[in-house]
Amino acid sequence: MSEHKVTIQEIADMAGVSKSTVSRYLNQGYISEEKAARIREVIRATGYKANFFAKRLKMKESKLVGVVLPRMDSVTVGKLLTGIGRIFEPRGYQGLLLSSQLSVDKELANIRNLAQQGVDGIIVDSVGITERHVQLARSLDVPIVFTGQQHADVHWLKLDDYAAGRLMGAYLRQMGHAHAVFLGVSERDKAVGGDRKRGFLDAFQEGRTGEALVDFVETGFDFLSAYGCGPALEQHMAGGATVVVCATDNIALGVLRYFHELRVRVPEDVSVTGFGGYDVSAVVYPALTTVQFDYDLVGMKTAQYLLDVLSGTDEPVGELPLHLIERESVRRLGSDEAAPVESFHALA
Amino acid sequence: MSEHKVTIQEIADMAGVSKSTVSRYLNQGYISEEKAARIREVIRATGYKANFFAKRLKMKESKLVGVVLPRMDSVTVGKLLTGIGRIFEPRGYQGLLLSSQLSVDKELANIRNLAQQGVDGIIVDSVGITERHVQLARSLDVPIVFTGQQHADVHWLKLDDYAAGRLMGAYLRQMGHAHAVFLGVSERDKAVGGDRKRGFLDAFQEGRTGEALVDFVETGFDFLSAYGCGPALEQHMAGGATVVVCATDNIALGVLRYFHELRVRVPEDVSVTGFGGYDVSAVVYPALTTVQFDYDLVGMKTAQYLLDVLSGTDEPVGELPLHLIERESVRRLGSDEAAPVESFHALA
DNA sequence: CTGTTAGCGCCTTCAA
DNA sequence: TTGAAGGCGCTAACAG
Repeated sequence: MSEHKVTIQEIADMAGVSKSTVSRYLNQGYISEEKAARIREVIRATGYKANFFAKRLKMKESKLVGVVLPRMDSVTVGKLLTGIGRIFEPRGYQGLLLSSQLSVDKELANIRNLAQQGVDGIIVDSVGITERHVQLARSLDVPIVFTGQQHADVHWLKLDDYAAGRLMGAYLRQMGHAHAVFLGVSERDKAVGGDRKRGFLDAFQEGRTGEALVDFVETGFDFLSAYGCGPALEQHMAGGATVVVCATDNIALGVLRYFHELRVRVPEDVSVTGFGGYDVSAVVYPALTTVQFDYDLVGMKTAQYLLDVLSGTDEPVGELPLHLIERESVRRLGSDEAAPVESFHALA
Repeated sequence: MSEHKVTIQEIADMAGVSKSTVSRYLNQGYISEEKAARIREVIRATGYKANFFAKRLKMKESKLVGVVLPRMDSVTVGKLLTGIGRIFEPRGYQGLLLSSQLSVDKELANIRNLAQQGVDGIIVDSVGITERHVQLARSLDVPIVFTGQQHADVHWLKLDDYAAGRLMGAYLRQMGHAHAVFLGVSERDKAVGGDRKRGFLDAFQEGRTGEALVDFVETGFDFLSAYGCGPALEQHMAGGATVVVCATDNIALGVLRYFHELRVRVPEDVSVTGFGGYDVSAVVYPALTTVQFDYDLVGMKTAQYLLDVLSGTDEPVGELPLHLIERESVRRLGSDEAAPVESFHALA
């Protein structure tokens, strides 16, 4: 059971060489084929593995990267992690994961914690980058790449929420909608609450002869919260709104449920859209028209970015693609044969 | 930027004491308040943090636990992780996560890898515990706790899939159903494909005067695969099946979509059930009747179990609760006033 | 209570 | 090519 942890000294003795020779065998080279063979054999027999901590104490790099997440149980986080792993795993990096539970303080503490552990770099899927983040990043000597949110004074990489909003705004305008209600989240979430909404607003209003109306309703990220906004939504529909633009697919799902219970038909009576492109959004009915985010790719790009700053090649990364997925939840308005929908599959 | 990594020796010098004194200050105690104050001040000023690797090299425990997951992007895995973190975090443990991508070989490699990193223990959410797992666990000196699957020769802790199946079987029997089609997954997944089905079968057949029929259809775990089974399902419905018992909520969602497209009404024309109790299952329509699993709790219990074997108090853990959640997707059959549904909220 | 002395297991000059 | 020696930063006896 408790196999004595074999050390480099022991295998050196067994092979009749010095530990430096074994070390050389393990790392660079520079040894005779004869001794190499002996060492190889002993190592195989004993199942020797270099002590991780001793090694890291000597070497500068730990091959450990920290990943701090806003929460663990979210579809987007899962995809992000998959992408990150896809890059790190083949390069021998291991991930130390910490959850911030949606708390800025915890996020900061986690970063500090990770830095102390001696990780080579940190990826932070942030809930919001504050001045304290900037300070901390500056004071730490371990490189940090942020995603989810952005800030001029740190390394960051995220998909363009403003562009996503624009994509949806332009699409709905072309579908003949002129009065929308935007069911969004708090502006404190700069990316989802701010950029996404603003992008929608700008593109939805853009280039109209008449004026467009956009009402706002604020909700949380969960189904229940969105569902609870139902009555407010009805008010705005009575006021003439023809589409509910939800800040996330999850929010849209809550809205869909509310409408279903009230026998409000989607998209016949009102259109509904989301953002995110979760798998489940394609299987509900009506299937959700949404802007799809490739979180897997975001994870890969972010991880690659961190690797780049680690190796000094700190060059800007490319854009992240955004796709509008037309499904069943939006109705085309207006009797005239509206112009064909332009290609929304290009980046806005 | 590159703040020179300050060592314990340096702060010892600055405080005018020996490094052992500083070490003592950091760990046990045994120092005068005077020196303690001086050290405290120096540490605060320098922002000194003990080198993680040097410390771990000396100490026997690494305060690192490995977690190997079948995949990253799954709701259940997310919840499990949340639960695991809830136990480990307050105790100062950090989690090293690795994904097996549904591969047994990768799972084995990950365990080996983690053991080599010097983690104190490993949690494996397994895709299937083979003899090779048992061998490996035996040969490694780091304790391993498995979940998701079970095996007599290793530490394991999982929810009772057989009992969950029974819960559903008994419920549907009481609801007057006598002919079901079980839409399950491969038997190679002992827990979901085997136990869950067998439990259902046993309880569904149990204590009947007449005979019950259960047809089988095999699918994958994803929406699309389940959706693709639609035609087969129709066959069995034509043959008299009144309920489709899906092995997971996700599978049920795919089925619901299929039926919706074909204008088959649920539960009027056919009942549908799931297993899992995912959040989204409550918001779709009809809301899914399902057996709810508390993966968060599973994570907590598993983590606690690992901690227990780590500290030698290797005692058996309690049962994990299972709840049947009655929602909208099952119709009561039979004209007679069936006996009231017994309490399914107790453990089967 | 405190400083001195040994290593933990590994890598890396430095001579040989 | 190889071995000896030194040290990474820290903790844990051991004497004072």
